[in-house]
Amino acid sequence: MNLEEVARLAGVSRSTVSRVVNGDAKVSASVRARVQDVVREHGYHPNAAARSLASRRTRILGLLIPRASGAIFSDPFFPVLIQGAVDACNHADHNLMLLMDTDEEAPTAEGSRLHRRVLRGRHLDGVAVAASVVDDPVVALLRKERLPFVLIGRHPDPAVAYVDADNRGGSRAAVAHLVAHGRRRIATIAGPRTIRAGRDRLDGYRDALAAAKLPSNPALIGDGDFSRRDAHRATHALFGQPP
Amino acid sequence: MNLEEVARLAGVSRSTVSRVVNGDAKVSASVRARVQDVVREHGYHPNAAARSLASRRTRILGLLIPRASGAIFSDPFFPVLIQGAVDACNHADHNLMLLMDTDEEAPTAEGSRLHRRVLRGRHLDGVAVAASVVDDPVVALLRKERLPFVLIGRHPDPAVAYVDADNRGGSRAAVAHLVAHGRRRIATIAGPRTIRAGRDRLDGYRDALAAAKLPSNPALIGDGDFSRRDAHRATHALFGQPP
DNA sequence: CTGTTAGCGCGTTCAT
DNA sequence: ATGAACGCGCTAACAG
Repeated sequence: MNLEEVARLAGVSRSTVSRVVNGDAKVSASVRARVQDVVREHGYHPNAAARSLASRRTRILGLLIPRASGAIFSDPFFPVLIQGAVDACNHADHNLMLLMDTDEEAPTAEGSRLHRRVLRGRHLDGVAVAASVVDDPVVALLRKERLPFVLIGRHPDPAVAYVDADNRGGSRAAVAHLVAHGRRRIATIAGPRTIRAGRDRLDGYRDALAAAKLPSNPALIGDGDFSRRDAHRATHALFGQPP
Repeated sequence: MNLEEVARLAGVSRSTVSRVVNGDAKVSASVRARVQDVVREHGYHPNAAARSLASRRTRILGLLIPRASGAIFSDPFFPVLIQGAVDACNHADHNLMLLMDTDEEAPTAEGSRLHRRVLRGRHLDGVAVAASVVDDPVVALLRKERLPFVLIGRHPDPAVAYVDADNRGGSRAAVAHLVAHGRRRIATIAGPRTIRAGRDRLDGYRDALAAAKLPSNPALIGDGDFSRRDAHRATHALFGQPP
């Protein structure tokens, strides 16, 4: 069942059916109704590939998760991220393609599968990149392919679009809240300094302490890697501190 | 840059280029080399949509995760599942589309987005279904669409393909191992009986006890829901038992 | 082994 | 408002 058949059954041209299917306004009510009946009755649905070929859009968005962040298994952030991406795609009537490099190959190399098949094949309308590493080379690649993209997590280059939580501000607000409640000995468990979010939150913590004229005690800064395990360990260590 | 251009530059026909690109053996070595040079030099890569339209294959596989299993966030199984699916797709030079229903709509209804756009649009070559619920109605849907699919987790109907761990056998082997080491008082923390895996593993436990002629003591069977929390609680409860 | 010829199913001018 | 005609880029018979 394709456009052609629907057109025949409805006694109109393919163009008209296409217009109805795509919600084009320039179709008389009667014709529209007739076409819609046929569509419904025969369960017609446009073929995605043909549509993509003609329209030059795939209605597929990519979510690129660097394998490097092997944290996919431990960090509870990823399931949430994935779920959110899928939801957003659903709402926009798009589909989500999950892109992760497989260990063996350099993910950003010119010849990588990702690069070859997905990016060059124009398989995607755009891609969101869960950039773990600052200055990920994938950025250059995406630019060269002229594929619209957005980074998840701040990026130094002001020209690249990104979305991120306000890590520093949030951290600062949390600590300020404790200060406002009279606390004066406030600890934090900081993430790796190699990761932006880790640095930013620690900065926010320090911001708030400084604003409250509280001393910054290194002994009150625990270390973690965003995992439960580390958080657990660091918490115990902190509580083991002398008061 | 498309087949046509490559053909022109290499002084051959489109078909020949297509053959080279698709690894068809019936091309002379010299011509093949010439074509490959042009391809590499100009960074040609076949357009996915056009290819799909002509070949009637998308090289996209779906991974359907029912939202119902809200466990996506807590159950560490899902990240592993997703990762595994992506890896398998990568190896087979396919891509993975992630399918999850969004809360608001009945996932299996005829008019659901999933059904309309993805299944009927022939967007996928096949789909793997992380079936949580026994007798998921999505099975009927997939059958009707004649879309190849495989369930992740056992299914009652022998006609549907599924992959699963050998829960019963694995459990039996684990317990038998303890028995072989002289243990005679063996406990288990069983999953929900409503879930196949839970029942199967408990059955395996009982199998092994029976085979060893050991009594089955209900007090040694803890309850859990596959979560860390429950496992922790149940373990404490078991250790609290009188010896 | 290579080229020619048809489509694949749809979007999109351009006339009417 | 509707239809005719063309093109999207590629695969797949079919000849030769």
